[in-house]
Amino acid sequence: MNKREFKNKVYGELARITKSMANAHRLEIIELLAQGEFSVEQIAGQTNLSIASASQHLQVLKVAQLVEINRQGNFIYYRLASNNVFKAWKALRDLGFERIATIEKLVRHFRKSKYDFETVTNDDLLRKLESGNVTILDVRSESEYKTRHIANALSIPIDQLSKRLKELPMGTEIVVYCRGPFCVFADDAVALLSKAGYKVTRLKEGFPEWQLQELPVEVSLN
Amino acid sequence: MNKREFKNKVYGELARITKSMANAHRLEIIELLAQGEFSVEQIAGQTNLSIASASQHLQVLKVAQLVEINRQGNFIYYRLASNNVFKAWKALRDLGFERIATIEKLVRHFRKSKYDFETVTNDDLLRKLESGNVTILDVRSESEYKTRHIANALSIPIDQLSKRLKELPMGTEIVVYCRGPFCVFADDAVALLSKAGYKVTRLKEGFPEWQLQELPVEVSLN
DNA sequence: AAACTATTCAATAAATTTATTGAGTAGTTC
DNA sequence: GAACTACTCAATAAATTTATTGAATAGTTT
Repeated sequence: MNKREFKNKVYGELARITKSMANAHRLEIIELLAQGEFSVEQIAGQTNLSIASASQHLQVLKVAQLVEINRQGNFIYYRLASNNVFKAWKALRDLGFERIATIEKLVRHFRKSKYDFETVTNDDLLRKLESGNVTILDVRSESEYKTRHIANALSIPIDQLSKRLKELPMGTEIVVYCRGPFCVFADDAVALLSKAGYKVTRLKEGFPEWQLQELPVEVSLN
Repeated sequence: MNKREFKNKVYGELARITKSMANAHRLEIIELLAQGEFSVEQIAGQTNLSIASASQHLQVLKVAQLVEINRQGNFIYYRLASNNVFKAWKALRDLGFERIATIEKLVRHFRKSKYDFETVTNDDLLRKLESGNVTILDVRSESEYKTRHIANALSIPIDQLSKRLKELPMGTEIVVYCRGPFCVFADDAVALLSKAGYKVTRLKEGFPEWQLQELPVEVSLN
């Protein structure tokens, strides 16, 4: 094997793995799976894909070894095969945010159109925690919260929030988070809580990014 | 714009930028440009592409805003548009190394077949530097060295190494580096110097990775 | 301005990727 | 074991990506 053959093979393999990520639906699936395990049906539902189409995309990711499965009866649960998959997705996302003005505009415009507010970085939240008097609110689904969440966060899934406002302490500032920077659950929560009179902001990114930075997390097993 | 439209647009943009990287030749070009600026002709030469083909791949990267140009007379020099491009490439490369056993096998096999030796990480090298008595050798081209190199490194391009051995101090350990983990110049240098009786190892990765870690670098302007 | 150089563009055919449809399969429930 | 559930597979057509070829363009030299 000469140098050129060696390079062709190495870059070829790396292109293969990159291609397996290079699709809008698959990127969305990867971001979803960063929260934990999901069945094909759940993945299809969350991403507005047909079952067959979701399954095919999952096969692509499986062949590339970016996801692994866990069969439980009829259901097959998919999860990311490693932390490096999320890291690669995050690197691409950061690159996109920086290089493609459209993306930041879209995000800002979509948020502004619902409610005009600031976001809080992980470091901001840590500082607020030190000075006390802040409530962290996880508005993802109960099962995502149970799998893993930011230490000391309360759990109220977004679709129950309007009916469970009394669970939130009125005196403190509230910081809401959900799946990541594109997750609109947190935006909806900020709009709702803000109208209800709370002092509230959203975390800029989401749970997976918090965890990646090795900041304190908790597990609630049942 | 509803949530689904928003997500489709955002993930669509991110998929566009990912697709622009999802090709063996373009990944190789990105790794090359991590060293500095190169003309189309140079890029084509380094990557074994025809001029037209290299140009077309560069257009893809340019449209995606991953590279920028610098025209000098007839020549057009390409460079990475931002550090985040290299970071994304590195994240994909690390992912590939971890998930695709083939890649590590290829790299190890290719090295072993030439000469059997260990590699040194950036941290290893820093420790060696503290305890003194180590010579750092840059075997990239002179222009790459001049653009930027590891602080205190000597420069002997690989194609001149056999004739310029006397420039290397005999008593010390030598650590060779080049463009990155797949760059075979450093392997060739280790083989050559080892045969000549030097105590020599190669840096595991290369110059761009050293720089990304914000370790000491130098510039030699002419 | 004619000749030249470095690069880009346009056109093509071959290969790959994609969504959709409906059939097939592994496991569970009755 | 028949009916059911969750998922995968196979086949297809449409769309996209790729390498190659040769013409076109922008800038330089004579």
